[in-house]
Amino acid sequence: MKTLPSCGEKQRSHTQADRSMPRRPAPVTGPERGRRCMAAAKVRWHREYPSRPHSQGIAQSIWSVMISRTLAADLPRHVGERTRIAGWLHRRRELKSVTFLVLRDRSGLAQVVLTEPSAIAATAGLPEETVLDVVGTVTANPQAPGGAELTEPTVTALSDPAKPPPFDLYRPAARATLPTVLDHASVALRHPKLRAPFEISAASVAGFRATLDELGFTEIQTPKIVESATESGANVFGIDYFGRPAYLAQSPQFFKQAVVGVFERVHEVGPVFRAEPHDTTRHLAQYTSLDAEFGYITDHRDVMVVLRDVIAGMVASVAARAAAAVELLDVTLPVVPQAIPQLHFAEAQELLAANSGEDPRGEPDLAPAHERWLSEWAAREHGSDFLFVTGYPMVKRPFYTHPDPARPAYSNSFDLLFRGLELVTGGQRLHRYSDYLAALAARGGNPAAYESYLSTFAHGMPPHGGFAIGLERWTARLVGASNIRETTLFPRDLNRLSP
RNA sequence: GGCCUCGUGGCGCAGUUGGUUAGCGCGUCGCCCUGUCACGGCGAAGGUCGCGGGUUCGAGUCCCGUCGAGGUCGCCA
Repeated sequence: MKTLPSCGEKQRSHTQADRSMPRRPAPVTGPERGRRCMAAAKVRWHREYPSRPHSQGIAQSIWSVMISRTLAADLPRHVGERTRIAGWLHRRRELKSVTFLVLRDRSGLAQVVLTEPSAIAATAGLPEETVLDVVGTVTANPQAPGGAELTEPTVTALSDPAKPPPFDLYRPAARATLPTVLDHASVALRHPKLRAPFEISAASVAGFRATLDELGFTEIQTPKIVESATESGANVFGIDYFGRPAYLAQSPQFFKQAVVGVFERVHEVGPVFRAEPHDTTRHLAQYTSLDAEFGYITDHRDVMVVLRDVIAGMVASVAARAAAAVELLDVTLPVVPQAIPQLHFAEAQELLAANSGEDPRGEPDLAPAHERWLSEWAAREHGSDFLFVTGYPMVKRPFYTHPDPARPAYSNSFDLLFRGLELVTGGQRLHRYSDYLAALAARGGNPAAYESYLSTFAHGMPPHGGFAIGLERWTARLVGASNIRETTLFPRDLNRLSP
């Protein structure tokens, strides 16, 4: 750590007057100079701040002060005003007689101009990523990025001088490999381009919720610690639950079905856990599942209609709420067709056999390469980034899957492919108690193990179905990320448990 | 888990058929530059090449093991 030149002795206590706004441009001398030096050096005045006595009987919480600051993006609307901004020192550019500080806050970047020699000296030692509070005059200037900048500033450090980040955060592109980014996630993700996918992710979730709320769905939260494995049974994380064996939930499937009997229509955004040893660019041990389940459907096609609207709502929300991130990443948002093209599983295999040079007929599932081919086919033939593949063979689907009444070897289920990747699985579920008993018997399952789940159906359930969207996969396909870890803040996978 | 590839200063890379003091860019530090905006210029520090073992007169450079990483396939969201 570096101490600023000429700093040291001139420190003083801080009063409300120091923080009052607006502040007149003040010559940076004497106590003021000392205060800046102190802030830039080892004294952490801000830690005293919450307990500072309020002058004039005005109760001013730290929150009201911090939140009252102007965001970088709003600076052009405050031209001529004395204004406070706060953020990370994104970049410092020192020229002979003028120094530019570029501050980064959650809204964007703002330029601060220092011309006073003493002010320049006072900030000279501030490393990038140091958190600063700047009060200055918003000045319109065509030379300034965004058309406005802060002049005659008073700069105060809110953090200790920051340790240099593992790579340059201010460059247009983040020049770091994925492992480096992941190892230093909390700092690395500050890079605007590394942060942007998560803004898109958040907007997607907002769109998911908004669309389903509009359709009368109730948002639910279900346990992530469960007594028995949900799906295939294997690949679950076992935990010690007060001395009893338990598992991390692989899916909210059983619970969301159960409460269809309560609310008719439910959705949930939550984590799911898969202990599958799949070390790929599209698998995580924990990911976020966007689930929906609802009753009184005719069959899986009703589910597909709702899913189509949900996807469209997510895209619209991204466009509306994450426009800056979309632009920064140069994302091409997909057009969601009113009717997403669909292929039956058997048709898909015929199509592949006839055109792709491979013959997957007879296989119970589609390989990733087949999914990519089919996605390209949908884009080519139908101009769609999306493709429904319906009617997957029952043998490859979980026991609660509803068969196609006309072709019982096939199911009333579907996958939604998005830009070559399996994004959603959904379908109609069994809803009759007797069908569950039969399905379990046919698969050699033990009804006793599913007693509480099955009892729901014994008490009367409507025909129902639902789907689950993999959030990180969705975002990855949207932003063109080649690895799902690029759209996961702190990924958990076969090898990574930290940070 | 199978297969392929990689592991060189904080970051991103180069290191020819194994051979004297391991290079480059960025960053860092110092000096210089009236307005930059991936600013620019000059200089300096910082690595013994993931780890262990082996081959060799000599290994970052070949072999074995090990740990870590990336890709790919199976499978999945």
